Amino acid sequence: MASVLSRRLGKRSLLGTRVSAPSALADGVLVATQIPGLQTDLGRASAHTVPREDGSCTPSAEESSQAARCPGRRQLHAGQQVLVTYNGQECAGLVEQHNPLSDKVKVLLPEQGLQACWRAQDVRPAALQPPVLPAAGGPGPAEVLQRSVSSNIDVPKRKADTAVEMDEMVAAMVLTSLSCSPVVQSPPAGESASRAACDPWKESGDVSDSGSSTTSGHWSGGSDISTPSPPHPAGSPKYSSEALSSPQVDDGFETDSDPFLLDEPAPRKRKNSVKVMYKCLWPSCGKVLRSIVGIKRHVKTQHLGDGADSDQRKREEDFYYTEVQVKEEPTPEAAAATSPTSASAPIIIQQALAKPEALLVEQPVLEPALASSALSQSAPSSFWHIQADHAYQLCWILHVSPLHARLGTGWETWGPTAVALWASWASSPCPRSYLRVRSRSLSFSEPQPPTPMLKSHLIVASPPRVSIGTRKVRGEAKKCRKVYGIEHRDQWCTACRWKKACQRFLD
DNA sequence: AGTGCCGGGAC
DNA sequence: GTCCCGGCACT
Repeated sequence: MASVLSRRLGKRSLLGTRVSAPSALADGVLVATQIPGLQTDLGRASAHTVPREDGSCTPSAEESSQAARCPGRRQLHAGQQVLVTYNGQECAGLVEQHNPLSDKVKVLLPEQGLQACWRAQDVRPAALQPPVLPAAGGPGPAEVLQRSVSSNIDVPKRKADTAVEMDEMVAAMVLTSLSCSPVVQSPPAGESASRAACDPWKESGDVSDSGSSTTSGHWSGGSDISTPSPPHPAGSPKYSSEALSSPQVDDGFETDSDPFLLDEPAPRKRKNSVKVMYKCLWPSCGKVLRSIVGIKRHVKTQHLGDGADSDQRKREEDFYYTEVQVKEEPTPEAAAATSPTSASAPIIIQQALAKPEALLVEQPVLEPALASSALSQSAPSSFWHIQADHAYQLCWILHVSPLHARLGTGWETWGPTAVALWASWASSPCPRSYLRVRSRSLSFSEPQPPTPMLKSHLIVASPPRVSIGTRKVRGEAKKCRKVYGIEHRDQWCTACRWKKACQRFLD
């Protein structure tokens, strides 16, 4: 009950009033009191408090020094309002009598309902601020009240405010840039404008990077380079999928409402060691640039030919580069992420995009000619994390692989022309249903196994089935079970009875 | 869910 | 060797 009461009192704690505490608890915390009865004077006095760096307030130097310097020189007259320290608290009172000889002041404390004598130096005129500053002299009763509180509650400065604004801005920019993404390209008329709005951000190359560190890149769109894909000690696949499964969840400021998220570890931040670069996918080019504008320009000027401005061109230009995450130092998790068992089937394109692990393709596979690119040479220990950032790119990857498996040829047998052909074929937007179908057929089920190189590099959705080649294809012919039915099981052939391959109705 | 049948165990 | 069945792949 008492606690409730105190809580209520605490809640009611008067803004603008000064509170004080017994010296045992005070710890020098509290100070000047604003007493309702003396509001006029004290209000003025407290208005002179000077805010300090730490948020507290102290009386202005002149007042306190005045009170501290000559406390005993004053002549107090009867009826004067004064402040005294009584029982460790500062109380307002009325001077009843001041004896200059003994330097004693008889003060009436209306609030306490008592009357007592104080030394004149302990009595301060109410109009003046109590001597709160730590006087150089001996310890006085007023020294208990050393630090002051401001007349309003001291709220710690929200540094996050700016962060919030930045996050919102970045989020807005990401959304804007998504709207510029080639997948959802706007008509050419509006495109140039939106492009102009996006590119400066993209140009920096780091903008989406840094901005996503707090938004954790839940944008499932193509241009997202901030998916929490970098190998995470806590198991990145889980994290990324989890992050994707709740795209609306922002681990920023609304997590309070979700108790489940309170137990989440600290916001996942992109590791600094992962760099996002843009790599030209043009056969036997493989130029890597840091900015998206640069890579677009490169593709346009070097491969597609300059001047062309058609919609098709733009789409192609988008197709021929991809974002590449270059990891500076490989971690064991990184290696683990490339193991087939860690990959799960990309059922829909969003999953595939948000789980780039499922589509991990090492550089030489996509373009063998790039194996000798400058970057891969300069960073032998790094791995390329190619993210199919456009639907048709993903489509390209998904489509080429089964075809390749069907042909039973290695990638290395594909000439650049063939690759380019397929690339240009696939540059047309790829329906999701297609992806769905194709992603199922990604496993290499042909009797002639693909080349070891391909097998080892193309990490596809489902782990390769070992027994697939050995199992007999189910025949179309009728079997005993179908012919006779389960009720005439005795008429089945022995094999059928034994759940073996039917020997009566052979294919 | 139904079907075909492989792999393997029990006898 | 015969019989049976769990379990997987496929429809």
